[in-house]
Amino acid sequence: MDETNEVLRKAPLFEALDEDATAALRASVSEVRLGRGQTLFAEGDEGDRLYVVLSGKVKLTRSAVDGRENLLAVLGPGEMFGELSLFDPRPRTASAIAVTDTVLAGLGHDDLRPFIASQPQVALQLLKALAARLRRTNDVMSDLVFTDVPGRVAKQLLELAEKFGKEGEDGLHVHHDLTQEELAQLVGASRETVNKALAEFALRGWLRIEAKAVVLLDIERMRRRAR
Amino acid sequence: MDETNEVLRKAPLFEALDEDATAALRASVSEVRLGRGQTLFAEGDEGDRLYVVLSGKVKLTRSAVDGRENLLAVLGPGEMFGELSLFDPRPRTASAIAVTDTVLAGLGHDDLRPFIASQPQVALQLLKALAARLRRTNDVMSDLVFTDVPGRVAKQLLELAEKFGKEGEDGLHVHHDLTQEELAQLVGASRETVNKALAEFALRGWLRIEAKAVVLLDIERMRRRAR
DNA sequence: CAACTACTGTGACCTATATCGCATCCGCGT
DNA sequence: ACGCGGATGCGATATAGGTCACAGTAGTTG
Repeated sequence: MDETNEVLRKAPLFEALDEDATAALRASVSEVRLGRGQTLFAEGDEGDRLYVVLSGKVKLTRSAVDGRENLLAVLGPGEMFGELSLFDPRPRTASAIAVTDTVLAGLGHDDLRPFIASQPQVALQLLKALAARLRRTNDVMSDLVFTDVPGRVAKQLLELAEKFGKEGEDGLHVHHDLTQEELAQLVGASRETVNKALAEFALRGWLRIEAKAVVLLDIERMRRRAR
Repeated sequence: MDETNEVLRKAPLFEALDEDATAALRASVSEVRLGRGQTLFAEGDEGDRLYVVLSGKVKLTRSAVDGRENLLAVLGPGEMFGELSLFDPRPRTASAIAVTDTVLAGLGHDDLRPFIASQPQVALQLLKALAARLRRTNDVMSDLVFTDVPGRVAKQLLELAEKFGKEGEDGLHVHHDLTQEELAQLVGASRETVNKALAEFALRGWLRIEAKAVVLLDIERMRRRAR
């Protein structure tokens, strides 16, 4: 449980706090382990917990009536999700599914509320987090309107690179763990079109395609293509 | 300044508070008057105030490099905007422009911060507001991916109806004050396509088109078309 | 290691929507 | 009242990207 504390302490939600402040809360943390493809919660469920990713990756997805899906985000270690229903107590509007084997810390809303009330910095931290998310979501919206599919793919890869990129000999390795289908759902396009966009980028030498990963070779050009 | 207080008190931000709690804050409120088309602030400006609409309507817009625009929202009386930079202090990411003659209450961030710190309910209220907005924005994103233009137009009209609709003899009058160009930017489509969608709805008898307004005649069918 | 299943790659369509080009129309200012 | 500029209506055309169909490939499980 030591590693749990480690990641939790670094999570934006708590980074401003000292040991004492979080002690009570940490006592009520529950750990959840998921295998690839397992569902943590589904759209429509009652939501009474907030989660922080300790290790692994989780996708947040929404599905249309006809079964088509749409990824809102892919979250890695340190990132938080499931907090909306804490302030706006309605059923979950997205499902959370593990993209890789994943370990999560779950915090009950009932434990959190008094904690937030007693720690004004936490409320501010949360406001900051939500504000940043809102900005980002607005960006994504503008992209859906203004940017073509290859552009959105390029932009998305650069974003994934910021989160998951590891500098290597031959370029920036982005092991995103997503199938092309999932990547397509993330940029709001069809699997085929995304595949063709990737192939085009590879052909131009801007990246190399690997299993559930890409290696970015010419970030500058990718950036130019993205805007 | 009486009407100012009236609307402010009812704004979600303050509704939970009594006179005393807000007295200090109201002293630092400044009133802003704008004519149709006037810009309150522009993308890239430093943002240090939050606004509440007292009367009139304001649009929040973002523009792409090539000049194309995208409306994030149209805000009416009681609604708040410009709060993101309060928690995430970066330049404004959207412009605010009056859609009609408008009166706003402006609250400086420096006045707000201590107020929020001293009134935990306000922080909660803000969290709630941001959470709700995030949900809504996610909905819009899904619509951009899943729903065709006529569907988005129908949905948008129904949303505008909730906000601005007035029940009349012959149907639900929605005086949105937007040109078709603006409506198109709001749903992320071209002016022409939106025009044709409206014409189609009118032809079917689902609505009547008026100057900067529509009258909804068959809300049930509009609703079905929207999903 | 065989045989499934899931993922990837690519071409041939087809359709929704953007773009272009006008022809009104309507409200406003002089 | 007249004329002008922005707003609307609508058809013709172009195109990005969705859908379909299939083939190749790789990863997993018995």
